[in-house]
Amino acid sequence: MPEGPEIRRAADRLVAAVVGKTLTGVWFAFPELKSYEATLMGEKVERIVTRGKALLTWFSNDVVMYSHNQLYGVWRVGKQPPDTRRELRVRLDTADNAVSLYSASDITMLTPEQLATHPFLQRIGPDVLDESLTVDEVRERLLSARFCRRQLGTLLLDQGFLAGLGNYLRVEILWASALAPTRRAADLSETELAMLSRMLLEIPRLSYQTRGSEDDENRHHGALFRFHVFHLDGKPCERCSHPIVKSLVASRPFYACPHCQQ
DNA sequence: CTTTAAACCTGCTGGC
DNA sequence: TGCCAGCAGGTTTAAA
Repeated sequence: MPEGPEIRRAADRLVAAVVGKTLTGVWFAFPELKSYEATLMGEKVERIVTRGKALLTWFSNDVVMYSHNQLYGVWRVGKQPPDTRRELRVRLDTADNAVSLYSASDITMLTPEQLATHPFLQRIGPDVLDESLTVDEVRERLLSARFCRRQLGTLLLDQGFLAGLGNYLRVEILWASALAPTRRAADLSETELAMLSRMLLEIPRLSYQTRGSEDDENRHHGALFRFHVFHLDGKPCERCSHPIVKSLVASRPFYACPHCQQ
C-alpha cells in the first residue's frame, strides 16, 4: 500500500540492509527472471534509489532491477522464514542479511540503455521527495499549458505531473489547500495557488519524515503527520466541523469537506 | 486534449 | 466455518 513516502522508506531499509554487500543468494519467482539468479550471484548491490513509486536496484555488473509495488507489493528485511500468506517474488541474500519482495507483479531487469528509455520512468514528472524540487518550480508546473486546465482531483494522481503522489496524498493535499477536486490551476487565485504549491511538497515530505501512513499511532494521535480527511468520512472537519464526505473522484475513493473545499 | 471506464494485479474484509 | 463479491494507498489502455 505504497505511495512515494512509503516506497522511499522501504528503500532506506533496503539500503541499510544490503547496499555495498556481496550477494550470497539470489532467487526470483518469475520464470523469465530465473537466468538472473546466476547472473547476479557474487555481485555487489551498488545502490538503491526510488523514482516516484518505482524502486531501482543497481548491481555491480550494471544490471538494474526495476520494481513497482502497485497496491500490494511489500519489501521485508531480514533472514526470516518466508511469509506463507504472500507470494515471494524476489529474495536477495548477503552473508549477514537478506531482503524479500512479496506480491509485486511488476519486476523487470534492465540494462542501462533500457533504463534510460523505460516507458514509465521516462514519462513521470519530478519526484515530490526530490529535495532539489522547489515550491516555485511546482507552481510553474501547475501553470504550464500542459497541466493548468486539468481538474486537480485527477491531476494529482497523474505521475506525469508529479511522481510519488497517490490517493491519500491527493486527498490530504486538497483538504490542506481548501480546494475542491474539480478546481483547475488556471482558475486559482494567487493565494490558492501558493498554498497548493506549498502543500504538494510539504505533505509528502512530512509523511516521509514521520512514517505517516504506516503508523497508526502517528496517524490518529496528533503527531507531526496524521490524516485529516482520509478514511475519516462522517467525522467533523477540523476547520469548520461539517462532516467529512466520501465520494469517488477519477474512479478512486475521495474524502473531503464539502463546506470548506469549494 | 481531457476525462472516464474497464482491465490487470494481489490480498484482505465483510456479508451471506 | 467457508466462499465470494467487492474493495484498495496503482497503472495502462481504450473509448467517450
